[in-house]
Amino acid sequence: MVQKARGKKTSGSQRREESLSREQIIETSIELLDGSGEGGLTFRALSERLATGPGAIYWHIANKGDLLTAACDAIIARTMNSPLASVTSGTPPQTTIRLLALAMFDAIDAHPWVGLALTRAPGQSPMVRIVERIGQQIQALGVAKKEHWITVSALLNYILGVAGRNAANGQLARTRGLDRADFLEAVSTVWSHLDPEEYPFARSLVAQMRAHDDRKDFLAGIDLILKGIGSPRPR
Amino acid sequence: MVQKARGKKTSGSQRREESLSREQIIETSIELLDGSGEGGLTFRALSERLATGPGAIYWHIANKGDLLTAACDAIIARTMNSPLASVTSGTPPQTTIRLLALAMFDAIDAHPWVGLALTRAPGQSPMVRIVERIGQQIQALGVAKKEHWITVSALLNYILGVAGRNAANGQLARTRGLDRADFLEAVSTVWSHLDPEEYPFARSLVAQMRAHDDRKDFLAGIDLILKGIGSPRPR
DNA sequence: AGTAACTATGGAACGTCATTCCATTATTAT
DNA sequence: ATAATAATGGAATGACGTTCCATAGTTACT
Repeated sequence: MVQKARGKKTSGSQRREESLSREQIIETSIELLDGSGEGGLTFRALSERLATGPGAIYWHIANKGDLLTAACDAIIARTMNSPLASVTSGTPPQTTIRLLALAMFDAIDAHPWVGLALTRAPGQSPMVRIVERIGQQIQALGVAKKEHWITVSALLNYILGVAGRNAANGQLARTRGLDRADFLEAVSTVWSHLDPEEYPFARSLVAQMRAHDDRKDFLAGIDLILKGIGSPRPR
Repeated sequence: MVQKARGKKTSGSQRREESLSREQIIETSIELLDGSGEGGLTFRALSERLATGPGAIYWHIANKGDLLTAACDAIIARTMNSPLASVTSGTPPQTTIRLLALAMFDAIDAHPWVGLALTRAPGQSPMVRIVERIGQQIQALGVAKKEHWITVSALLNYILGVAGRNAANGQLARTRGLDRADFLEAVSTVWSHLDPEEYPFARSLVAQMRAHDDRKDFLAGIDLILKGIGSPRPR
């Protein structure tokens, strides 16, 4: 993102030296989203950072949804490619699925807005990437063809659920200026004051909620589903 | 003297006969959301339907997020209570969980915006209701206390994932003026034209995607997780 | 009955946002 | 050279959430 200023004749209007590109816009959008959350991506902020006007951006991008999906796709593309480095032909599919899932978790943790973006772009490019990578492993597991769809869907829905929840937590914590521990403590306190008659279970969960590890629990859920997949026969 | 012409009233005021109430506002919000999707809930539309101004609404409600959460909570409260009618003391927990899950699916299907609202209000009232109902059944299943949190989380994340996806599908279909079948057909077509080298699995999934039944597949995922919970030991 | 304090209302105004429009400039093709 | 096209940037538009405030009904107290 080097912007060199070559002294050309400029009077009246200062047109940029190096032209905008879709990639540059997407990269800057990611910076904004990472820096200020889902609310940080505005055409104003984007215009300012890119030293241009909104009109110029619209020449390269259809609308804000398109932009968000593109930013999300950039993250997912990196995420779905990187963990495969350590995978050899001898790696069991379960292990690869765990690797992919953890890579997704870490990506969402680093870029919470991806959770939001994923649910806004059903059936689009980011989703296809995830389906493909996970699906190949489902296939390698020897799952019957007939059950490919529901198996991938189950894993995908679970992952998207976590993604959405993380995005929401991050967003809420940000708006209230809390870090993760403060936020967890706040929710725990509210839950521990629930009516014991009506919400005995929720109350009993507070201790575990205070102590839990998001990443570990995420993997535990994946394992639960994998175990379900591996079990001999349904019903 | 300079006087701002602001809030000046000149004629006899037409004050409403029956006063506003929080419940009335929430009920009207649900109507708007059901009728026009997540974008349909605006303070302007709400003001108009209630024959009042935005200021009056803000007397009863903190902000739009509060309103959305409250509307969501109203739906979830009904949803979590109704299916328990057919449950007796002899009903196996798995059956009850299936009932609850299906009730959630149907609620989300009828009010797609609930999916969005749920992820925006982590740890709040709607979520507590769901956790409590499902958790009690987890307990009845005899799951070890230590694993209560991750077990409930897994089911919850899966359900939220489906909720979010349905919300997104409904939203997208609405903005493009498509019904479910058209939307599915559109996505299928795009997927069937993917690069065979790069996306063999996604392509192979198209037939199942075209024919699938959301509700059935949702339940299949629940069963997968239940099977995982019931399995003797991890790995 | 009179009045002060509080509750509630409705509409105008404010600032921000995504998006559109358009005059203008660089680049390419003829 | 000239016409056509690609690209730019800023001004204008309209919708939104929210705030502000004059006012009207209601209650509590003398």
